[in-house]
Amino acid sequence: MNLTIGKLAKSCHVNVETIRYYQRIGLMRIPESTQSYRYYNQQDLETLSFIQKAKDAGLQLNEIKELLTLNLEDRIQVRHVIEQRLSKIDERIQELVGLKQRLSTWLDECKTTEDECCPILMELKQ
Amino acid sequence: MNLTIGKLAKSCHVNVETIRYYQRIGLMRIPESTQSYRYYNQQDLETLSFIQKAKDAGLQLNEIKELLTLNLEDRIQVRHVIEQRLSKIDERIQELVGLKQRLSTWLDECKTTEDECCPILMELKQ
DNA sequence: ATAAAGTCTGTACCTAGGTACAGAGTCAAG
DNA sequence: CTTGACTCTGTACCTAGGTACAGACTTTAT
Repeated sequence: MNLTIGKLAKSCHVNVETIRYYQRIGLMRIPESTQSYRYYNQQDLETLSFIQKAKDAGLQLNEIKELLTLNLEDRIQVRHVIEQRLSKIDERIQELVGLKQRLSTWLDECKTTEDECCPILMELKQ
Repeated sequence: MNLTIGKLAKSCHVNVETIRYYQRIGLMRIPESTQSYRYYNQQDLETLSFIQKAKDAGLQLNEIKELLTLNLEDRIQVRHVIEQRLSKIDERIQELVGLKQRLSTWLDECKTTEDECCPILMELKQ
């Protein structure tokens, strides 16, 4: 299987520039070319598809880069990467829930107050 | 009250460069100076403090910019800004919860499988 | 044989929210 | 009156994950 970068991109529904970007940051190899165009094989297609799936699961490119170096037996390390991401996600959810509560409280106050003045701006200006 | 930019920054525990940035994006005014240094007043201090509080509540700078143009009577508009932010936050929480579930499932599978091979990598490579 | 389409290289730009720094000028304390 | 601290202006840089484009070259289709 010999694909030019455009065909590879099309087959994974990504932009050509995205592949070049992945190459720049070391996420994908740059095939050496005897001719002037580069040709990509099955392995490259699988790598790109792996990246897409992992991104879709919320992993970041540096984490994906790490996963790409691991083998099927490296279960501890794989788990470690996922656990780290999971705890970052949890942290972020907690932050957002906190913000949500604060803003919801403000809105409630705004809906129930007798005051003419906006209690939200009052709070912010206090 | 006459503050130089450094004093203003210190009194709100922000970087001088941050104030200059807020000026660049039109969030804070640039006082006209007869002399060559600019001087800031109580109003500027209140604006900066408003920005800090609003940021702390999770609002974004463009939203804060809008709030700064509103008056205490403009309750509908204020509410609108907050509601928009709130729905963005909700959306993001939903996304993150989805990712969390996916990754958690993967981890669970990894912990319970009999297989030698990492089921997470298997999934990603499939 | 020629035109259209694709590729390569390098660089700039985008969001959001800043941070950093150089070079020139200014202000204030001793 | 000097020196150190501060300010001003302008520009570049940072993260993360790309996108865009110019100019030169190559390949493919007609």
